[in-house]
Amino acid sequence: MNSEELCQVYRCLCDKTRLRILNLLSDGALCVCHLQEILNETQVKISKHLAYLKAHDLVESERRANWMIYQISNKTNPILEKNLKCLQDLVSEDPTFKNDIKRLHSMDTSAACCPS
Amino acid sequence: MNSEELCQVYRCLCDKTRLRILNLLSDGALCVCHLQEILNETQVKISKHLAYLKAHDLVESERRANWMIYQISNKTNPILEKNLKCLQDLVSEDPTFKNDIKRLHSMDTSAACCPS
DNA sequence: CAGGTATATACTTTTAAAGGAATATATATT
DNA sequence: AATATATATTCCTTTAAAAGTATATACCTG
Repeated sequence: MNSEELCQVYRCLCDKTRLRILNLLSDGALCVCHLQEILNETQVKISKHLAYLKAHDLVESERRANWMIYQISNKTNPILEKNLKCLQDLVSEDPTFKNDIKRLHSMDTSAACCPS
Repeated sequence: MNSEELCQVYRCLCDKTRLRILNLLSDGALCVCHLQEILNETQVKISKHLAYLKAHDLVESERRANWMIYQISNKTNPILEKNLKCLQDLVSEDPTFKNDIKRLHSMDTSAACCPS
């Protein structure tokens, strides 16, 4: 990793919606519609932020029938990993992150799009 | 620290010039003219990035005669601290960071603006 | 293949911030 | 007071990216 790539990771991290997405994906893979529901944001907005994260290798996606399942990238990235850990530490402090996780855990995971 | 503040830290970190400045300041306090010399950038550019970092509490400044001495903020900020540590780990890998530190260490520190 | 659902892309407007040129401010020196 | 040095600020132009609207694509079901 060089300084340019490092900057790019921070550019990915400096948007609240993307941080919320990464926080949720840290808990496990999710489809777009579930992210959309938990964050209560439009489909376009979620989709575009996911595209941005994917374009810079922070997440990867996989199609399952109609749904696209997103997860944190498997490429090792120490900077990302450390900052995701920081995020986790903040969950108990920050109302938005905390509430997102709460909604995630109370969500019905029996839908076809849910990772088994 | 909440999610908004977290985003703001990342916004501070997502510019290469600011990362270079933070990398150098991690080694100790520096005046503007020395940063300018090491980074080989214009005075305005350095000055504006320092103002940005200061506005968001990542650095603090102190006047010494004609010079302004900047240093990493004393306010505890776990996110910043962890990422500055990441930066240090990258110094050996990244040519820009490495060279900046090299130039810093080879610099004449007998000038009036240099912290004693 | 027609229709529905989930997701992505294209186009547009708006906003934050980067960088340069010129100027202002603060301090020191004479 | 006049001048020099170091730094900050203002004004301007340009660029990246955020967000919305509309449309396209991919897959499934009948």
